[in-house]
Amino acid sequence: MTNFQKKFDPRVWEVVDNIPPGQVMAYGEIARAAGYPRYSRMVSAAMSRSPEPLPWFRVVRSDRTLAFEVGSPSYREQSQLLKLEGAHFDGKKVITIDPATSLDKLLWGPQD
DNA sequence: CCCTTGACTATCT
DNA sequence: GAGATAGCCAAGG
Repeated sequence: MTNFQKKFDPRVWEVVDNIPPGQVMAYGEIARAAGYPRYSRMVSAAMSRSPEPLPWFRVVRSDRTLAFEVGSPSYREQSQLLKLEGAHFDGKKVITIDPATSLDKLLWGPQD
């Protein structure tokens, strides 16, 4: 396909759906993963017009800051949802849980 | 067509 | 690190 479909390629939804809880992906990363390099802005459009409920809050900017205005309702909602999944913030940047250094691993070590 | 608008990015000051 | 700048690309006026 040459364009982004008349609407949006379902592969975009797929990628977003597969972001693990507590983890985040940038618009550009999602675009690449879906096979559309440079379509980061289309991904953002896809978020705001998503036909179905998606973990949109796991989508952030490439610099790991949220795409909304700090303090806006959407910003607060997104940050709260992420925190509920164990993520935290370093200033404006979201810090995701690193499975390799999670508390469980520190306490019990790898349980392979 | 031309211009503007985005939940964007990479790069340079 | 914060701003400015220039690419990016579909949509709509």
